[in-house]
Amino acid sequence: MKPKIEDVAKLAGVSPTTVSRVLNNRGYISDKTRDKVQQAMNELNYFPNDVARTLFNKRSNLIGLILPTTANPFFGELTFHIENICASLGYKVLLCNSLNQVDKEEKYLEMLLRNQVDGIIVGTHNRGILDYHKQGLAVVAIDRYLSETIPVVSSDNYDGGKTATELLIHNQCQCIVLIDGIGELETPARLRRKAYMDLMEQHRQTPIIYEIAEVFEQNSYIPILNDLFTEHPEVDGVFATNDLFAAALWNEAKKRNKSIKVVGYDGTETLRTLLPELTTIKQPIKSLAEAAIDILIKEIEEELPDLPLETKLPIKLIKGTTA
Amino acid sequence: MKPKIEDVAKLAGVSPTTVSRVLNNRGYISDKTRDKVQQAMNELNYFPNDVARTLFNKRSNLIGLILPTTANPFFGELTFHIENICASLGYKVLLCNSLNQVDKEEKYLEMLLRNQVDGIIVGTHNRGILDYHKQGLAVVAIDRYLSETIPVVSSDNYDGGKTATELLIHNQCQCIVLIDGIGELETPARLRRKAYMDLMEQHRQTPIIYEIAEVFEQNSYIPILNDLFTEHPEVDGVFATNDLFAAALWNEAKKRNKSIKVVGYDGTETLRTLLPELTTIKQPIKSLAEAAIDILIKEIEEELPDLPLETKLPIKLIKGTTA
DNA sequence: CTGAAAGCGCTTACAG
DNA sequence: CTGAAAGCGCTTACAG
Repeated sequence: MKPKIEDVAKLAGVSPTTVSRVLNNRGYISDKTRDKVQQAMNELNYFPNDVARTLFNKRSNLIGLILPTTANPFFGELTFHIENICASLGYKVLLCNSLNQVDKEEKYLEMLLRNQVDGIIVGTHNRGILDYHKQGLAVVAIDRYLSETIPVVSSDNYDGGKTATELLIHNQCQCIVLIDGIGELETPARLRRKAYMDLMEQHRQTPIIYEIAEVFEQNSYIPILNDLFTEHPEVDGVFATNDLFAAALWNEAKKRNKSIKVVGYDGTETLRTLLPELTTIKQPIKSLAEAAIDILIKEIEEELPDLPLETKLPIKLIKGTTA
Repeated sequence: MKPKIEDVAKLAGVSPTTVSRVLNNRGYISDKTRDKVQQAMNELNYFPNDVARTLFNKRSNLIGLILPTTANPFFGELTFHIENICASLGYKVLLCNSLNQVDKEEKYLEMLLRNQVDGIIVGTHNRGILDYHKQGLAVVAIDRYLSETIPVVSSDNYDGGKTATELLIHNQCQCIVLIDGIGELETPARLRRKAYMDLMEQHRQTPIIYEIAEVFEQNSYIPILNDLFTEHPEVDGVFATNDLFAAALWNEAKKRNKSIKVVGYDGTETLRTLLPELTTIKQPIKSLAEAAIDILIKEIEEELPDLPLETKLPIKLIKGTTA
C-alpha cells in the first residue's frame, strides 16, 4: 500500500497534523520536528494524495482543455503550449478532443465538472449553445463566442483575412476564391471571411466561396477542390482559412499544372517544416496560449474587475513562394 | 454552492445512502424511491463529485500520457487516438509534454502519482532510467524500453527500416544516407537504423549517418543538412527516420536543384495532406493507441497472465513521388 | 510549537 | 427495501 500521512506521522513520532504542517509549510514547526518528518517521508517514499487535498481544499489545479483534435497541427501546437505553461504554473491539463461534435462536447463538459476542474479552455468551433457558465465555472474561449460574459482570445482575424486578400489582389489575381470551414455563426474566425468579402467588394470582384468540413481525414477535401477547378477554371488566387485547406488546394493545383497564387492561415511550425513554400498568415500560437491562461487564472482567482472580454493578438504574413 | 448528495437526499426525503445507491445502481431500490431521487437530482442539477468517489474507491479512471510534444504531428495524432479511445472506455487523460527532458519527465511522473492515476502511457524517448514501476503502477511504453517488465508497443521498426532502405537500393541509389534522431540506447525505433546498417552491409555500401536533435523548432535541422550536402555532394538517396527530417531534407534538396530519392517515416495524416509527394513508411497510429490502451487496461484490471511484453504492428509503404 | 477533533463528498458493510 | 455509522487521506480551526 501507498504510505499515507498517518504512516509518516507514526514513523516520525508526531501527529498527522504536524506532518501536514511541514508538507504545507504552514504555522510554526521546530527545525528538529521538521527534519524528523522529512526523513520519515523520504524513508517511506511518501507522496501526498492530491485527490484528498482537492476534496478538502476545493481546488483541484486541474484545467480542462476542449478542442477539435490535437491531430490538427494548429491545435497540436496550441495544446503543447497550453499544457506547457499550465505545468509551469502548477496546473494540470485534462485533454478533450471533441471533434466539434456537440454531444461529445456536452459529455466532456460534464466529465470536467465532475472532476472539479478549476477552469476550462474551449477551442472548439461548433454551434452548440452550451451553458458553460453554469456552476460559476471559470471559462475562456479561443476564437469562439460562447456567451456575453465569457472572454475570448483570438488572433486578429480581420487583419489576417485582409492581409491575405490584399496580397492576392496585389499579385494581380483576377479570380480570387475563398476556401473556408463550414458556416459557423459568429465565430471570430469568421472575420477572415468578412475581410475577404469587404475587399472583394472594394475591388469590384465577385466573391466565390467554397466551404469544407474540417474532418481532418486524408483526401477528404479533394472532391470539393475538384468542384472548384471544374466550376471555376479561371481561378488564379485562393485564400484558404487554414493551412491544411491551402496545402490540399496547392497540391491539387500542382497536379493540374495550374499556376495559381495561394495564401493559407495558421503558420504552424509543422507547416513551415513540411511545406515552407506556402505563403500564410501566422497566428501567434504561443501568445494565444499565454493570453488564454492568463485570463483563465484571473477568473479562477476571482480578479473579475480587470477581465478583458476580447483579446486580439497580431498576425504576421509569412512570405513563401505561393503568393 | 454545488449541490451534494446530502442536498439531493433531503429534497427527495431519503438518506444519502439511498441516493448513492441509485447513483451507482447498486442493491435494491424501489422504483418509486428511484424516481423521487432522480427528480431531485434533476431539479438541483446534481453531478456527483468524482474526486470524492476516487478517494473512496481508489480508482480515478485517470490515465497519464507522457510524450515529447503534441506539436509533433505523430504525437498529435497519437494523442488524439489515445484520448479518444480512453474517453470511449470511461477513462480521462492527463497530458504531459516532456520534450524528452528527463527532469520534466520526473516531475510529471510525481504529479501523476499524486493525482492517483490508474496507469501511465509513456511515449518519450530519452534515456532516463525512471523507476516507472514503483508503487506497482500500471505502465505501458510506446516505442521505448523502460524495464524488463514494462510492456512495449511499437510499429515493426526493423521492417520499416528495411522496406525504406530496400526501396532506395531498388531506385539505384549509390550513396544512401540515414538521417536519424540523436543516439538513444535500446529504443525499438533504433531498429530502423539497424535495418539500414544491415542492408548497407549486405549491398556493400558504406553507411553514412547524420543525427539531428528532435527539437521541433522551425529551421533547426537546416545546419546539419547543409553539412550533409557539403560533406557528401554525391548523396542520391536518403532514409530519414521521421517525416519532419525527410521533409526538411527534401525541401533543402529542391532549393539546391538536387535530384535525390527520399523516404520518410511516420506517415501522419498531416504529412499526407501537406506533402503528399513524400514517400514514407506509415505507422499504424490508431492501432498503436488501441494496443497500448488494451494492455494498460489489462494491467489495471490485474490480468497479468496474458500481458504481451512486446507488441509489433505492421508498417506500410506509402509511395509518393520522392522514391 | 504541537495534537485531537471535525469535516471535505462520497461509498460500503452492517443492521433492521 | 432503507438508514446510521465509519472511513477514504487529507487540512484547518481550536485548544493547550
